[in-house]
Amino acid sequence: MAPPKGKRKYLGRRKIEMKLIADENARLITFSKRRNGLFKKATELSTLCAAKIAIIIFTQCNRAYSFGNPNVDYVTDLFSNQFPLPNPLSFDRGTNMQQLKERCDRINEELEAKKRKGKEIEEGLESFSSGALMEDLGALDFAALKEMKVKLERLRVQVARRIDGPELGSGEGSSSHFAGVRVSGLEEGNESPIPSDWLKLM
Amino acid sequence: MAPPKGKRKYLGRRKIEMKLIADENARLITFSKRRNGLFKKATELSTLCAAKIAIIIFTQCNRAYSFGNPNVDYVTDLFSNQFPLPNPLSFDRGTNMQQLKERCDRINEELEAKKRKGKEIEEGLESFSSGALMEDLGALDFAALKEMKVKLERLRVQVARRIDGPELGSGEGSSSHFAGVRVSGLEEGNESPIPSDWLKLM
DNA sequence: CACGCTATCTATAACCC
DNA sequence: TGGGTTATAGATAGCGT
Repeated sequence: MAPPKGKRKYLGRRKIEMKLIADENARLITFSKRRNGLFKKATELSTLCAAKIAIIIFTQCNRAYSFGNPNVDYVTDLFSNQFPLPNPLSFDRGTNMQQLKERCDRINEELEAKKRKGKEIEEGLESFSSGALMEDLGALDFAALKEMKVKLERLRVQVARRIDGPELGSGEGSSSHFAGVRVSGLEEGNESPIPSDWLKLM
Repeated sequence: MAPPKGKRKYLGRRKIEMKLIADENARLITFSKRRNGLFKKATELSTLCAAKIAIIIFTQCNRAYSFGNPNVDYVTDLFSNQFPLPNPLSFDRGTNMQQLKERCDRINEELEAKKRKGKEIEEGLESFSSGALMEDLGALDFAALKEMKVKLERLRVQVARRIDGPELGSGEGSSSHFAGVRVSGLEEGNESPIPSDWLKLM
């Protein structure tokens, strides 16, 4: 019973305040652990109660993780049938959560496929212009919007330059993107350029 | 201190097998408890790590539950009200709930019908990290760029409208909707047509 | 079902590798 | 980041109200 009081190699779990973890590194670790914990809980819940669960998580720097039981496509396919997405580049306003998820899935698949060709940027833009961002606009707060405004201004210039100006070597390069199964990329780290934001549930 | 050993009024938590709970009643109770637990975990995770989380749960009995950080119905209406949300802070909510409910029901039906298939899947939509977009648009082809140009133009207008445009109601009013990193999860019982944070359909 | 109560079981914060 | 370890905070099964 009496723990060897002389030397506790570890302090054991300690209570923490429920607020944003300031330390970047600690936050990263906590995120990773808790994310796994959350997914585990979801797994258990679905097992114990035969429930279908889907979870999507967007980190600060817009990295996304998701969990799906039985499987994301499952719910996703259903939706694509009911609300077909004609073109990833066409703006579709009737979007809802599942649809967005589906879109994400699709984009991911494309990413997977194209990754080999080393053209992740294009995919990124695809998702960018697929409407998700535009639709989520409403979820951004004022500050975020302002920041975004600046970013867009810049992006717009770049795009315009690309269209009107001469061809620029692209380069592209490392694609630290996911593998398909469990997402791994690091977490947080930088403030996200665009606070991106929320999806919709129903 | 010494608990009356003779008769423990309660047995305390006991380990349970990780499989479908046979007893329907017990299963229902467990579902309710664990669902709350899951949502709480999600709330904590989003708070601690500034993550946006969305969870959807379809129960066996055709019920859908969801959790969303920054707020669910806000985005819900955002979508339903068509893309450009006139006034994100004073939109009339509840309008589309019936529709959403129906949609949800339909999905549930099909889910039931097509149920089982399973396995979990994780998707990494890192493509959403628009940060990379800024880097190089080099790999884009003309068509994509042009299309994007249009999209950006639209987005830009939207952003501008949000910033300079009509003053949203009482300033930041219900900012709690997308204030910072989350919206209350558990506590907070609002009686708006639809619980703002937790949306329970049916 | 929600809420309360307990004794447990489980998730994890802090640290090490 | 991915794994372990320890000790503790937190979640919850089973039972009442």
